[in-house]
Amino acid sequence: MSKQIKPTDSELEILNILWQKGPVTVREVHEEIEKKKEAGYTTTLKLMQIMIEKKLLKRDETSKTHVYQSAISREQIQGQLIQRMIDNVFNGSASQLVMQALGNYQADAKEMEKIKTYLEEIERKNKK
Amino acid sequence: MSKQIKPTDSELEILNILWQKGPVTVREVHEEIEKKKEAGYTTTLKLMQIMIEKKLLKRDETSKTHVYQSAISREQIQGQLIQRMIDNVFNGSASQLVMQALGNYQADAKEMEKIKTYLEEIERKNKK
DNA sequence: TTGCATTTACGAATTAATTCGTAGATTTGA
DNA sequence: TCAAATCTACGAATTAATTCGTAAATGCAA
Repeated sequence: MSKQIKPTDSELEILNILWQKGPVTVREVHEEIEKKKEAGYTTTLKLMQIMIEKKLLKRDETSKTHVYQSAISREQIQGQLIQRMIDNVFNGSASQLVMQALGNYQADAKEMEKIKTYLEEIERKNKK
Repeated sequence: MSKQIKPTDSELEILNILWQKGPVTVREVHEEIEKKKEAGYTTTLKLMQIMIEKKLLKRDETSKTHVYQSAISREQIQGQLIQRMIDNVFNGSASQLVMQALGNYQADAKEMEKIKTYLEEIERKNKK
């Protein structure tokens, strides 16, 4: 495996904003965070600075007001977290994770439809 | 929501052992952990004592050598962690999580088979 | 019995995450 | 221009997780 990335919940919150908005300033990230909870501006700043050190983020320092973006893709983190979860609480069984997820969400017909379509797609590919 | 449980990785390691072995002593848990990594006995003990405080574990103190077991089910933790993950990195979409998981594991034919069977089961139930 | 081994409880050191205040640089606008 | 506002950097306090040493109690075996 390449590098093991393990963002904290606070870091994930920031990554989500950056994935959604693209390159933005600390100010913009901070205002987004404040919609959900109390937070000091320098707290957000510090978090993002540490994330730079950890290589979770990149930034453009051309202007005084730096512009930040994620250094990793959402899919990369999703894959890693799913893998860790399968190892940690699903005894290494991916199907158990999928079944647990399906069990929790089969109420949602639209979600189920998407999954079924996707499964059929895989089916078709495998037959070729 | 009832209580928000968030075991650390160390705690999850212990929970896994207890889920697998049932009620056991610190010694037994510790020996299991040592198969995977260096660890001091009192470190394991302390972790388990703290998990008692957090209500993650229960213990029988009848004999001097206490016997521990998990206070929560594997399924309960699985459900909570999946939920948190969907909220944190899947934009609230369960189907995205399932698809990502399927994408990573469709190589494994046996796992895929289990999932397909399970999906068909849900199908059948939903039609009734 | 008596001493060795095991177990628990406890406290302290270490490390990492989180939070925020302050200082200094820079920009802005009245 | 120059004062207020904004931004970065930095350090320090706080909190939680992790690790382990030591002491006291208990059990066991010769």
